[in-house]
Amino acid sequence: MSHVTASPSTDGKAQTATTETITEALSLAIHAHRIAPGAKLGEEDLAEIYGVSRTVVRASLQALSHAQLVDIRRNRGAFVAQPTINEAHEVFEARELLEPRTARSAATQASQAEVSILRRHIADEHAAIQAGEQGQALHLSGKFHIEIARIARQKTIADFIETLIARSSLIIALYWRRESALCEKHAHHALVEAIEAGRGQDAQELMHSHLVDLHSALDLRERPRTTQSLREALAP
Amino acid sequence: MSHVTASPSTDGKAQTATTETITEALSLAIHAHRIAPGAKLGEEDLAEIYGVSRTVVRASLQALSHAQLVDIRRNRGAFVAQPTINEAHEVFEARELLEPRTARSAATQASQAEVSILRRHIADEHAAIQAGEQGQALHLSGKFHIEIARIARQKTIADFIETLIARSSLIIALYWRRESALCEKHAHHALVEAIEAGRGQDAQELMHSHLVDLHSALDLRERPRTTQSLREALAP
DNA sequence: GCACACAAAATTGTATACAATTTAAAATTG
DNA sequence: CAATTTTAAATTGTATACAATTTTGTGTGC
Repeated sequence: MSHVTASPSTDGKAQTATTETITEALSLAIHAHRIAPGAKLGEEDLAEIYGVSRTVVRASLQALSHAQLVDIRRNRGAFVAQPTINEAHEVFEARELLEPRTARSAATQASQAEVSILRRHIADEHAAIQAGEQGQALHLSGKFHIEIARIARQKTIADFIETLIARSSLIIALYWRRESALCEKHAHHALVEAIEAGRGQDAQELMHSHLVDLHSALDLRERPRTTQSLREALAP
Repeated sequence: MSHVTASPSTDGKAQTATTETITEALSLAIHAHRIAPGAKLGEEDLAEIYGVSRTVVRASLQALSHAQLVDIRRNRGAFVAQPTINEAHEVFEARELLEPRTARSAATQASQAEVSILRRHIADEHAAIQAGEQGQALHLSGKFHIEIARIARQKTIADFIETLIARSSLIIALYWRRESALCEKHAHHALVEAIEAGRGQDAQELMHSHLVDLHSALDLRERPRTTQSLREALAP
């Protein structure tokens, strides 16, 4: 009976909770590693937490399932997804294919206001790290990448990147090795510089090497050191 | 009161209709242009057609909504999506980014059995055209592209391509100009040859020019000559 | 006759009730 | 006491009932 503290009623959202609200709250909680991969998301629990019926909770879980953040097994329930090593490779390969091109496109289109938003993201991320909020920092790091995709004005591809980043969050939760420090600050800073100056080719290459760095900082050899619910860890 | 004849009960599927069944049936019907963009998908109608309650129909519609085949408007209902001209460009730009690379990858990995499957697809598509089944031919053409993505063994990217092709089907329904004949036979044939011979670079270039051909065969200047419900056609 | 206001019907959103299945616990047996 | 079967509890899947909203139809005033 793992109590899921996704977005407790203390947030005051219980009143206006709708499908989108819950989907967003759960997505955030997963992004920030407040809910671990493999954790069970019971419908009744969530319904009570958000003050709605199971009907609306199920809609949220289905949405998250489509984004591959949640794994729904028939008659068994919904669990936070646990990407395999193979899927982890695929996700980062896809990012290496999509994001560099997108960064180049963003460099040629970014307005000054948009560059400011990117800088704000970096500052927030840095502040979160200083405050020791590792999960929040990771979440902000993802939003930085999403913002670049949005600036590129290719909504279709930006949507793809958004789902890839969501899954990356799970992958990092499972496979990140603590040895290698998550020092994205320099990489992100250099990216913003290139984008602001309109140097598309530089932005493309910077993004690519940044992603390769991230990819190689994962430990994709052994099985995930998972925190999954005790029972499930021992059973099969 | 447009009667949606997605997959009438004469198919005998009414008994075992499940969420996935209905999603697949509707997807097929949309792919084959048996349901036009803008058509309303009433929950009660579908529930009766498939012999289930609205609950399961709603799950299907939500799934299709996530795939962007269906547009759900709150308190208004579900409609077959109508991609805008801008979205049409984006979809084909995304395909031009993803599929050539995937075709090259497929060329280096395709087994003989997989090549046979591709040839079968081409034959089926040709037969459908001969029989005058334009919709079915279009559907098979899409499956050809999906099969190549599958052969490349990049499930993540293959999933993206699958949704892009699904949306392409809607785009073609809306923006295809009848003047330009849909003669994909040669392009697909050349692609299979390159893949079978393991000529990755050729496959990549063939796929790219094939997609550029498709893209340029669309009439993306004027508004879609849509069959949408009359009211919606006149209102803003 | 046309526009507007109002009432009725139809449709979607949400909650609840019940059935089917899985999971946990208890009882039985060797 | 361990292993298996049986029974009970909990959880999910589906259908139905009711509330909220939109759409349609009708009537009234000008």
